[in-house]
Amino acid sequence: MALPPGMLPEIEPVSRESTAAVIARQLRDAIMTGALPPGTQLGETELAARFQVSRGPLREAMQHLVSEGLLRSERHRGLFVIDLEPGDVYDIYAARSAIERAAMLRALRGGDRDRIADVLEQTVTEMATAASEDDPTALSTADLKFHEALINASGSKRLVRMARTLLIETRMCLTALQSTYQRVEERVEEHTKLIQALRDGDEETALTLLEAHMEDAVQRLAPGTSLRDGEAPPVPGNA
Amino acid sequence: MALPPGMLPEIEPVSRESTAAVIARQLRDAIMTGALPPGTQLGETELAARFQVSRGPLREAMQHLVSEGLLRSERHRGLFVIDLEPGDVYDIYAARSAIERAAMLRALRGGDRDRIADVLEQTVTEMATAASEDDPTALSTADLKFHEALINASGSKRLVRMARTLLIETRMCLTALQSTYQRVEERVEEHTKLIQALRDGDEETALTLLEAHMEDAVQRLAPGTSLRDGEAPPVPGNA
DNA sequence: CCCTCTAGGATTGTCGACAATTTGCGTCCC
DNA sequence: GGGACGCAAATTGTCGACAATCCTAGAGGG
Repeated sequence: MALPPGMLPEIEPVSRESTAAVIARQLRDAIMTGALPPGTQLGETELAARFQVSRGPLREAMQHLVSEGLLRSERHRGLFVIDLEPGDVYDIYAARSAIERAAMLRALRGGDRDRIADVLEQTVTEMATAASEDDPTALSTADLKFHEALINASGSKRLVRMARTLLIETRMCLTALQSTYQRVEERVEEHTKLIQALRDGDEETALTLLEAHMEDAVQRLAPGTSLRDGEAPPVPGNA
Repeated sequence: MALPPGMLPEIEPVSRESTAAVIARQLRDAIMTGALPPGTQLGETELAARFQVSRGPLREAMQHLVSEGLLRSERHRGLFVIDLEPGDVYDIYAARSAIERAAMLRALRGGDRDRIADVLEQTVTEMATAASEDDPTALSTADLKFHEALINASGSKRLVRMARTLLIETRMCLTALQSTYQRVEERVEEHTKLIQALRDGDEETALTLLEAHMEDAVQRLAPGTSLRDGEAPPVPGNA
């Protein structure tokens, strides 16, 4: 009250994150980037030593990742990084398609289209920079940032929550399969067109482009599969 | 190998669930049914005593529920049951709409439409029974079972995972607002028509009906709100 | 030679106690 | 009387140790 608004704009509690949350985030990043390859067993004792914490908080972080679906727990056996089967690629992109479609709809109808488009354009700029520097990792990062921003822009707590895991899994797909995507210009172009459709408020175009974007990715990562079919044909893989 | 198939059909490890999972499920039910009203503070010590377990497993269960979004944790303050604001009702149904739309699409294109329709019809039968007995709780339970079955039928691990929390939150809405829904026959009828469209493979009708189903619910639970708009107008509520 | 049973090691699951932090209330000063 | 400071109780966060369970390797018997 004594402080005039605008001052000290971003002070926060010195430790705003719980220890478990910090650990979870670090593990998430490690899984995402492939530092912890799929199938790796994570020993509690070993990790606790590496993080210099007790097994209590570490276990909580693990449980968190398990419930997010990034780790699978076998009772009295251990925790393992999930390994993505071809069927999972299909499943991930089908789910992403659903989430991002909803996010796009809310962005389109939210009224702040231009502001959202500006934010998204910023990530496309990052993509273009990464592309010009021939840095595929940065390109993928910026790509995911675009989609993350789109979902954040929807203003839906639940879409954001559900998308978090999906985007990490997407990153896992990209790193695992080392997708030599399409031409980088094309990749940037797709996102640019998406923004334009959003700015114009052209729902049909925006949704169609988004769907095509997902369809492209699936066909590239899991050849022979299509989101337009109901099931993933090649392997049993999915439940 | 020594056992002929078909014998001992459903033996499982004596304790197939971890204690944390058991506790989590019990708390979930309690939250869902309103036994733990929104805003309630959950003391770890107290609950540990009630469940006759140490605080370790109990904390894990809590963390699980926090990551699911059913509990909110304030550091060094405690754990509280989330309270749903009007904006959340909108958010929940918007998210459900996205998930169930995707599930319906996969059910429609999966090839097993008739088998899925049969399963769904079973839940509608339960609804009809509950309706005839004038048991609104059982009716809501059967209603949610319908939607859960639909999502399970999609065969998507991720849709199932994401929907779990949404359905619980839906239940919270229904119990909190004690929605005196529409006429029960109408409520059953809506689901029946949905099944028929699925059976016929009529995508457009099925999706339209589903969307209308959600729209109805939102307008009933949060009057003045519509999924067709991008944002929830009445209160700030949502981020 | 193969199968079975047993002992060992290792890992997870659980517990009780200690430390850190927040909140509420009582007190003191102005 | 009003406000700020400080103390104390209660709650969460963290830790180390013990117990239960599972995989593996090896010996013994068929």
